[in-house]
Amino acid sequence: MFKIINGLFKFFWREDWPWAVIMSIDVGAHLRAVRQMYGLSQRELAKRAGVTNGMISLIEQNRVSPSVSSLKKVLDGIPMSLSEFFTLDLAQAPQVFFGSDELTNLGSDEVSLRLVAARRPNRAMSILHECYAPGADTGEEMLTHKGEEGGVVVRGTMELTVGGSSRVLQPGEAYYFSSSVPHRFRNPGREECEIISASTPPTF
Amino acid sequence: MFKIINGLFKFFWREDWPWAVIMSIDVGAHLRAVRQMYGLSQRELAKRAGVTNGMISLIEQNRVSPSVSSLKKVLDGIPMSLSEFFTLDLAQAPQVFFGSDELTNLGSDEVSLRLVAARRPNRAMSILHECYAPGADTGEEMLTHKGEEGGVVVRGTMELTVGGSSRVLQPGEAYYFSSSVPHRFRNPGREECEIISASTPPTF
DNA sequence: ACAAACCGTTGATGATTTTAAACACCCAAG
DNA sequence: CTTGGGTGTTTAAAATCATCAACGGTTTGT
Repeated sequence: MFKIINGLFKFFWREDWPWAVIMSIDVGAHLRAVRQMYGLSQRELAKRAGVTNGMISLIEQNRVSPSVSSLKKVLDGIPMSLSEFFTLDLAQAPQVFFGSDELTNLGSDEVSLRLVAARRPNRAMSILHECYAPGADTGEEMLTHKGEEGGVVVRGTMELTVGGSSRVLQPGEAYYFSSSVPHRFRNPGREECEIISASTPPTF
Repeated sequence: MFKIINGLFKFFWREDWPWAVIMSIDVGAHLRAVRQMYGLSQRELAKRAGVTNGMISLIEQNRVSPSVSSLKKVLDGIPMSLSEFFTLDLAQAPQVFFGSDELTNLGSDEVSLRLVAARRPNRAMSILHECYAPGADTGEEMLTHKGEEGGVVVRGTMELTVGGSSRVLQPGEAYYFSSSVPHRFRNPGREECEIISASTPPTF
């Protein structure tokens, strides 16, 4: 039995009363897990956070969706930032990846991209081993996406243009920028250019 | 003129009525910036998100602190995740780093660590250029910290132990794991070992 | 100049959250 | 057994949020 209120599913679990808000991120379960991880009771956290214990109970049951300021107050009592709270992946199982078996090749003729740990779900980063043929170029229409990226040139040279600035990087040199700024990679040399890069959130 | 209500500062800006909630994260300004970055009007975003334009106006003025579910609805209209929203650092979006001038050396005799874009505040990742002398070892007491890390071996060989598993990585091979699992790096070879790694959230 | 269409803001009203104060349960100490 | 302190939960009342429908301002096209 459910009802749509406020654009979200709300489930009745008993006919006489309460319902639960279901979001893609389960704030309630998340908060409960974090609180218990820190060994705090609802009352203790409430006291630290300056809210009532009842409210924490209601939030953890998903009976209400707290305001951002309330959630912030609660998290301050842990303490944990909003960013950490929403970024934290609860079920992230300990998972290891070794070797070359999961290095997936993605690139074209001119650019070869090997993605580290390609099959790992919900990675926090993309780590790439990139090889650019001489003259290879990501194109004039510049790349733009969310997140941040950086890397180190291992071999060869790379001309990197970000926003207004442009520079030719030598082996051992590195770069880092916000990916939302339009950018372009070009191999200006006669040699192949090899780069190891990382980007977050994952692009691939 | 201000008053403390609900544990937050609320400023009166006219004696007859409205006030603003001030939080350490300025949700209002943040939302406005993000919305404009995507070239959306309040009404257009409201329509996509299934909320009223007035509400977006109030949120952007910090006249109200939206519930998490409301904020999620609004961000879905952009679209952007809650995690991204709170992680995004507005002030330092367009910032580029090139070259070798900001490669800070951190390591010891046996291990040299060069951190990319060391002076950039609030990085989302640490990218490191690491060199391990023959026999170098991060020690038996294993490393444990939050986040995820991965990397690629560029030169030499590296024995990596994560949890129960252990493996010697050759040049071109890579690794990726959750940093909370105890881990250890050791260079078993006679040659120096060079690695480029990334970790998030930043360890350095 | 005027209307039409857009923008962001506002006030009154209805809906939801938050509080304060119980309630029910469990466990250890007296 | 009873008391006191610890859980998490629930309720009605107070506070806050979200909506609807206006409002004033700017831009666009006729």
